Amino acid sequence: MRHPAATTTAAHPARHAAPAELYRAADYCAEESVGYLMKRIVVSIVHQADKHLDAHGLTSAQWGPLLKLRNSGPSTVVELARWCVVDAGAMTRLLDRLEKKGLCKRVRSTTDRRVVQVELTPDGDAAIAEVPAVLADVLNAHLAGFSKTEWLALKSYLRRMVAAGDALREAA
Amino acid sequence: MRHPAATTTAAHPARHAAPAELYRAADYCAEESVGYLMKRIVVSIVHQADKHLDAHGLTSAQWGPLLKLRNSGPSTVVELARWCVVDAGAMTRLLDRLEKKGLCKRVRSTTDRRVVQVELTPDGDAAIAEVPAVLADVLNAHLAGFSKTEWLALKSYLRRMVAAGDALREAA
DNA sequence: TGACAGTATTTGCTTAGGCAAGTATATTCA
DNA sequence: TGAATATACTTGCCTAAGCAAATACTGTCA
Repeated sequence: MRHPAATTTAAHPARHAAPAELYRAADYCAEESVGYLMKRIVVSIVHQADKHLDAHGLTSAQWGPLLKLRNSGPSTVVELARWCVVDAGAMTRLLDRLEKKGLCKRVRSTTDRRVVQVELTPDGDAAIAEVPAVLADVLNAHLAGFSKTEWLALKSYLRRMVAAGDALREAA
Repeated sequence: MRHPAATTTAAHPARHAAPAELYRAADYCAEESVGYLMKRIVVSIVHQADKHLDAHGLTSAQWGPLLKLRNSGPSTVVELARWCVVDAGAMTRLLDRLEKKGLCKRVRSTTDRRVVQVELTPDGDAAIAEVPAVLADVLNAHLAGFSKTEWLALKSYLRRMVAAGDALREAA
């Protein structure tokens, strides 16, 4: 990782772009780090969304899987974990809490008895109903002053970084 | 929050830009959300950094305050918490763990006996030494293919979003 | 001075995440 | 078939975060 460019040789042509040379150890400054800036933004977004949603009894971790279930229908534990970018063990316990609240239920698959299909209950559907509106508002507030063009450019940059991160994990 | 534009009236002129209208509840899709994309990126960066740093016995949460101490010198618990974007209580316990490992130490201030100055120990300084290089590499890897111009544009967007988030919190 | 508000830190309680090990089931292939 | 392998999920153990209450100290103002 310290010298990843060295892995791009004639024998092993890069399937992906070479790492950038934008940051250097010597003058590293966290305030200039896109990671640090993004962390601040994500925390701010989650915090604002939480503030408007805890009246509904949902925590920041909990509306993730519910939203996925609402948008894509029943899903497995692994799918939910991957989508929420968390560990499968964490998702199991998160679902325990949601099931205890009666917001979702687990149904053991009959075709593959290893898998558990998770689905929304009517209460879960009601609990998640307001979330998209709150998230839209919170995101719009954080994008105050952004033109549509800037927003599209930003999303494009972010998608490239997501892809670069995925490529790193695949390479391992 | 649902209708924040309504707060910008002649009587209360906006001190900050009005929220954007880029997301709407009806067609909200997480994959298009800059928040969701950023979360994926942050998790990926932290995960990669962790992978290269756990040989040094540091967890992702732990190099945060150490880095701040290294770059800015001794600091208080509140300053470290704010900089790391975490709760003060969480920072107290994080410092407990770091102190137990001998990487930092607390010194009660003599001028204001409420505050605790946290400083790096020689072991802490050694532990943090490699971190900037690893972070620079991980960030560069996630920015594969980015030109310097694109990088600057991205940072500019992110800083505007950080400012918008700060403005939201101040307004509360 | 003395009440009072404000700040710094800590602690208790809860939710939550990562990792590794364990269990149950499915698939592959000799 | 049957052993090896892979996958889905769960559980145990630890670190970690948020929030609210408690404690200790500082500064202000009547």
